[in-house]
Amino acid sequence: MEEKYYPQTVEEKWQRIWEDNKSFRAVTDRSREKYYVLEMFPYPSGRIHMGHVRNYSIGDVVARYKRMRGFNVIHPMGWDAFGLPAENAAIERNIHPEAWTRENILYMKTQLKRMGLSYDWDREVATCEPDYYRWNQWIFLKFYERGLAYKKSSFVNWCPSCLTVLANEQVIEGACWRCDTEVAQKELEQWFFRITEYADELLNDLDKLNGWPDKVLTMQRNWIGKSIGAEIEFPIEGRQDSLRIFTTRQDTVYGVTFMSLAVEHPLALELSRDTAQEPAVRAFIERIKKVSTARRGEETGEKEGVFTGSYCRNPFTGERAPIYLANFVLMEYGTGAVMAVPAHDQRDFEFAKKYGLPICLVIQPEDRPLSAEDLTEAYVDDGVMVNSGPFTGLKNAEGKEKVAAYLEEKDWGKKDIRYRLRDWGVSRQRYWGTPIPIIYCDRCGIVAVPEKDLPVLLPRDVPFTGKGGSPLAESRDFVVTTCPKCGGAARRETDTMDTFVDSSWYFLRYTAPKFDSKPFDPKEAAYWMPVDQYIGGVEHAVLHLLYARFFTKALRDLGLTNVDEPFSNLLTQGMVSKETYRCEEHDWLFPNELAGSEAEGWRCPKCGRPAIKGRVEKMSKSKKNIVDPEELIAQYGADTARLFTLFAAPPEKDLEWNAQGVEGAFRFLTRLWRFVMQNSEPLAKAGKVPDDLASDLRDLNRLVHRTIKKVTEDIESRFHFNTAIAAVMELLNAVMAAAQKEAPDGRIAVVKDALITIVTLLYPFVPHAASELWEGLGQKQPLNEVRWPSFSTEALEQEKLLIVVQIDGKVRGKITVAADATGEAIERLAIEDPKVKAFLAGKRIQKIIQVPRRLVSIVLEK
RNA sequence: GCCCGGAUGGUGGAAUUGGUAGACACACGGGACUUAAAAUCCCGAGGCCCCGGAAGGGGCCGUGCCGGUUCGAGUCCGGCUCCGGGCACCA
Repeated sequence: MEEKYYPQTVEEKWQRIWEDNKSFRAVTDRSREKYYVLEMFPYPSGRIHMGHVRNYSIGDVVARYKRMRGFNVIHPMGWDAFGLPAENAAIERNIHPEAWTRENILYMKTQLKRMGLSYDWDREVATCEPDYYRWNQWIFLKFYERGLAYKKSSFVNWCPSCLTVLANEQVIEGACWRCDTEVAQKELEQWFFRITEYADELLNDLDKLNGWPDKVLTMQRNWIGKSIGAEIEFPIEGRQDSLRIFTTRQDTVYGVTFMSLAVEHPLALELSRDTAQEPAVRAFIERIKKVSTARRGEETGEKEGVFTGSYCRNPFTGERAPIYLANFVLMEYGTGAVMAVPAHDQRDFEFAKKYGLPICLVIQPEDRPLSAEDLTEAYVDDGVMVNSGPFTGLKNAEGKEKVAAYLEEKDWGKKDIRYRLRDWGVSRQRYWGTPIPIIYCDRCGIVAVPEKDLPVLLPRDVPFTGKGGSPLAESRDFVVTTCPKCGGAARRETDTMDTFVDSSWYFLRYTAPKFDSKPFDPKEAAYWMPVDQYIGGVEHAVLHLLYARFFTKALRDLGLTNVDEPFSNLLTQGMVSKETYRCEEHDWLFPNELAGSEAEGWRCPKCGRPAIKGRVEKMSKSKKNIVDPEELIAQYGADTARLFTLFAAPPEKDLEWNAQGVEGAFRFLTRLWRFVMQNSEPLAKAGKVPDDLASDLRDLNRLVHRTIKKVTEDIESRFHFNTAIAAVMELLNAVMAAAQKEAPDGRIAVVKDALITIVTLLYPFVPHAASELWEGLGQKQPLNEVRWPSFSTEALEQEKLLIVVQIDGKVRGKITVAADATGEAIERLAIEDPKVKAFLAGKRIQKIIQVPRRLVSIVLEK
């Protein structure tokens, strides 16, 4: 063992040992209890960043800790390898996406290995491999068979310059992210997954997820957005059909004064045909349709509309209501038509005011009278129904039920539940993704690729221009095929799947990564699933985590797994941030490097002003506040990088980068190292811990056990690694203080004992240094095979207790009592304490409250 | 607008069920070692005030703000302020 702490040497050594011994291979063993710990797999963008370091350090602590607790741990890693950046690299730098991706995977894998993460690399998967994506296709076909995958026409964001569909995330302020052209709405045929079929289960099962943060549960609840209400039919004057609307406020149906339709509503134009309103309606539809749904009325919130010239009849009142088109009504939600109750809906109120439509009050608050004329805004709260025919006088909550029942009885409509959640559009006009296994035949129509023909391989010979729609359409060899049904000429679907499909089931693939007759082996999944601890960024709170839950349920219904929920516990780690440096005057950002070398010396190229400290922001290239983990590891080693990120903040909080903090972490490891080294000879000779110890050594021994308890609880129940590490630091401080005293009384044996504990407790956090020190302390069995230490309640027993004495709630004294002192004895000691006595002089005690082992509280008479 | 978080020293953060607020660390100040520096080690430290020559001792205030419950509140309750995040015309 080296005198000095050279992390690089130590880390290389142990990484090789672990690799050679396949120390972290997970082997199915039904006699043992499994533990599945998983971090969200990375996109192979090129290099790992500090967010990865944090994510994987957290996961590795859990994995190593659980192994020491005797669990059969599976801790896999892989690559979310399909995606747009690879295609952009192809367009910009003329590298094939596949080559670019493979290079990145190789590089990042060596980076991850250098962090000493305890992965079972034998289970590695990359979603861009045919062995993986063929199962995306297989699942797609199963979904298609069951009606869970279907094709429909829908409105999408369309860039008229790039001639491609854009995801919502790729629309920046209404314009294309690549060419800045204004994005239009276009109706396209797209493949969808019917996630809405699972809406109710996805919502209800959130209650089972006790190990998830409330924040994420709430976000998913809101995203699914269940609304309970009714569908009502309003007959249209002069026509056979009627207008179907959805409402959650059927209790206000007597207050309807008009109707509103989305411009996309099938009847929008038709209702104005041959009326004076037709030109106005036509113009309005055209104008509003141009604006993407997301942006309508964004700036002003201004309600706009136009009268269609038609009326419908309220079945409850028999009154006629004019039908309007309105810019705020969405075609995607409900039926694209709403009943307007201006008195009790703010949007309808504003609309009615603008167009001079009547306002009819049908809910009265119970504490004050309202009249329609006095309203300055809609009254949306609960109250009593008025002007509501047979329902007048009911509380509106009760009215909701009664009105719904009544309209079913009269056959005017039905009770209904709607969700905000939409079906998942999975078609992408991109190259670097899974080809959708569908063939179009002029005679047979849409034909699924037969299972035996999978995988549909992604062709390599495709030009990357960045223009035009699906790149796959450019590959003749790919497109031209024969129909599996009739053998006639046919063409392949040229869209690929959303990459979120890949990540929706990868955790199942890890359980049997080489299995070749199904996406995964149900027997293996039955043992390893569900994931016991999932760790990743909160940015996936809705999308990925919702899709993965949906897939798990759908695959369960295909008989492949018996779990309802994939992730029992979820930890969403905070982001890694760092201060930025900027020019005060111009919007100029300065780069600032590792080790806090401040951005001093940088001057603004526009005005020459020196850099000043800006806001603390999430690390990003554009903010120029990146710290490259590779440099960090090269300088301090992986253990320091891990220790710093784990110590600086609890995992769920944001972590602010602090170069001095890194130094501090490194210093702690060096201090421990040096202490063990400098005392190697006496430590080697240390004998057994003698039975009778000096009092300070008994204290040290007690602290050892207290630390084991604290670290165990901090890891186990809260993932509060920062306090766990702090406790170990405290123990080291105490050990070093105890070792300073000279005495041949078995001191060194106690010190050695404590050091062994320290090193064991540190192993999950800093595995390389801990393993080396463990060896240095003469321990033979490899540390990664050692059991987690246990504490004895007996050793925790204190001989003396410090009791705080309060008078009227203020601390006035502290007394030390024997651990077995009686309440009366403690009370007597408290009152006799000189300081306390001084405060009691001339006062009378009203009562005394004792908290066992903690405090005595004396209350004086007033 | 709605829904979630959060606010504690110069800084990151501790205080797990209401019981000594500020653990641990960073930064800082002082000292030791050194020709010197770095490194290392030791000591100090929430604020204000008082007693004492000093070592030391003591008091009051203090966890975003206002109020409440309690012998006792960072922690519980009511009402705000500010910050962060998510959703946002969802009928």
